[in-house]
Amino acid sequence: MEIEIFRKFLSGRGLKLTNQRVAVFNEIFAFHGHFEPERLYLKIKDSGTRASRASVYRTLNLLVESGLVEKITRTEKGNVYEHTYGHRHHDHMVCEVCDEIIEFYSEKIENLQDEICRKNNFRGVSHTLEIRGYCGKCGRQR
Amino acid sequence: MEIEIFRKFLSGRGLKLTNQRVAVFNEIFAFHGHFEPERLYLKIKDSGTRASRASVYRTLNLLVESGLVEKITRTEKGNVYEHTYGHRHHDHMVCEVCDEIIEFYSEKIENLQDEICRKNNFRGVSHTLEIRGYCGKCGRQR
DNA sequence: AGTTTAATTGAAATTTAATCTCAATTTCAA
DNA sequence: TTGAAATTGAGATTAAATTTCAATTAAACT
Repeated sequence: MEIEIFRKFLSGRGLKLTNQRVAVFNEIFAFHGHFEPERLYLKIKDSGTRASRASVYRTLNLLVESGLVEKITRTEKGNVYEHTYGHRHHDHMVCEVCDEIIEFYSEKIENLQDEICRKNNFRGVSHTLEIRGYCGKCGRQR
Repeated sequence: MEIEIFRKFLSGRGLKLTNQRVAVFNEIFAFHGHFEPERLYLKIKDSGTRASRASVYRTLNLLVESGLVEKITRTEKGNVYEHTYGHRHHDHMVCEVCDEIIEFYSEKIENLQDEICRKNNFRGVSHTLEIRGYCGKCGRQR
């Protein structure tokens, strides 16, 4: 169970697994996809559990540090996260017309990035590659 | 002159080329590299010109719309911009500790992206590739 | 050159995501 | 069960960016 990883991470730091942290964890892992902190907070609230915004934000940061959750991108409306446990990393193509998101993965691009990091004495931890343009359907209509 | 492009962009929209807009423009194009709105505001202030923060932010947005300036990344301390006129496209590595930005360009990665777009029947228009991690200096200190 | 009209400006207020404060509460190891 | 240390929540705070609106300014037109 993924929660065991979180529990270990916490105890390794002398931190405690509280009800609020469990609630945040469960809500994140019950869902598959991207989410924003505010929506997460509201979902937890709807589910009946009591967890303040402060706790949601604090737990989110812990989950990122533990590696179970990733900060995907920063938009003008705030950060976007997704849980990463058991999911292979991927990148996105976004259609500027219909907002369709196509996921893709390229081993070759990953390797080239590693190579570039090495060359620049940079330790890459994460990356975002987003290609914007027109999907097949929308491109045809122009 | 680049300012002519800006002037045309403005008049095409029924907007005016004011002293403040010229000041913002000049400060940005006098410099080569990345900048944050607040530092830009302070530099303009130091140069003796009078332009409020509001005007700096407003002009910055116009310059982005005109294509002369690009918003290259969002850090927790705010947005980072660079002027793009006459610069070849490149991507960025951002240090999560000190926010240092390293530019890089890879023909191979560009080509692989084109290939992936073709495979997915997607017409790519632009892309952002940002690698986040630790620069040489900050990586060593951990 | 002067007039007109709509755009622009600046100072301060506002917005919004995210963090911080601190007294009260909860966890968990002993 | 107890007690030290971590955690919580409500509200305050922070900081980047935007908005408001009365006063000012650019520039098109006489």
